[in-house]
Amino acid sequence: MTYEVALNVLADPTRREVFERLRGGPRPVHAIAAGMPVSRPAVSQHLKVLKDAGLVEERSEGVRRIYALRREGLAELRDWLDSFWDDALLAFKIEAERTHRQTKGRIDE
Amino acid sequence: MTYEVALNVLADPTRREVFERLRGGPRPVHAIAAGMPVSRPAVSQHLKVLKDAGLVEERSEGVRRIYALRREGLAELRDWLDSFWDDALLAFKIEAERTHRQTKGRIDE
DNA sequence: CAGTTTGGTAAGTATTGGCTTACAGTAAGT
DNA sequence: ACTTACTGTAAGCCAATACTTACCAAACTG
Repeated sequence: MTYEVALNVLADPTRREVFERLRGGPRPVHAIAAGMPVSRPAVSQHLKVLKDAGLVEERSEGVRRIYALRREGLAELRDWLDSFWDDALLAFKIEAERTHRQTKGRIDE
Repeated sequence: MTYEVALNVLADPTRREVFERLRGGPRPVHAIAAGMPVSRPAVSQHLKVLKDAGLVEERSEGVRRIYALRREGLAELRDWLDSFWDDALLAFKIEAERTHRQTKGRIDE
């Protein structure tokens, strides 16, 4: 259900960069934004989107907002990808059975 | 490198739908487009994008273009996702070592 | 308390990209 | 040969969205 959200959210390059910068551990916004080609508010907006998608979590520490990776947010996307490999076998089985019975079963149209 | 492309390509809902419709096996364009909320040319355009991304392959059969899933196209994206779980362990190790040495090592700023 | 750091939000802009209609081309059927 | 089925491409339109600047609020610092 939400793998669609994760896909959409991670499709953006700079948002993905924000996400990747959290690999090394939790960081405050200004640290994430440092050295990025976009403004700090832009990073803030991306973090909001990432958070809403469950890909990131936030805690306050004084005036700082510390953002951290939420790997569970990637789980559904991962499962979705895996499902393609699963039904590769399934499709093969069905196809095999179909071919065995007759040569008429048109998949077309 | 191309996981970025896959991410971007699969982010679109209708394009993802096109992709999913190929799960059941190879199909001609008109079969894929049948019952979709968008026009047939739209589907054609999506198929082109999917093909360029290596997520789909095409063969001609008379006047028909038969499109089929290319699961290998998902491999890099899968690996990228996996890498997050890998370095979860790595980060934990580093964090553990850091904490052991001192309590000063600020990750901030 | 004044000034600085940190960061979220608003408003407005501009680019990206997905959609449609129209057209062209190729193969199959009659 | 004429028609029909199938599909890709072009041109143009429109909506989504990523970015900017400006602003405001809250918490440290001196």
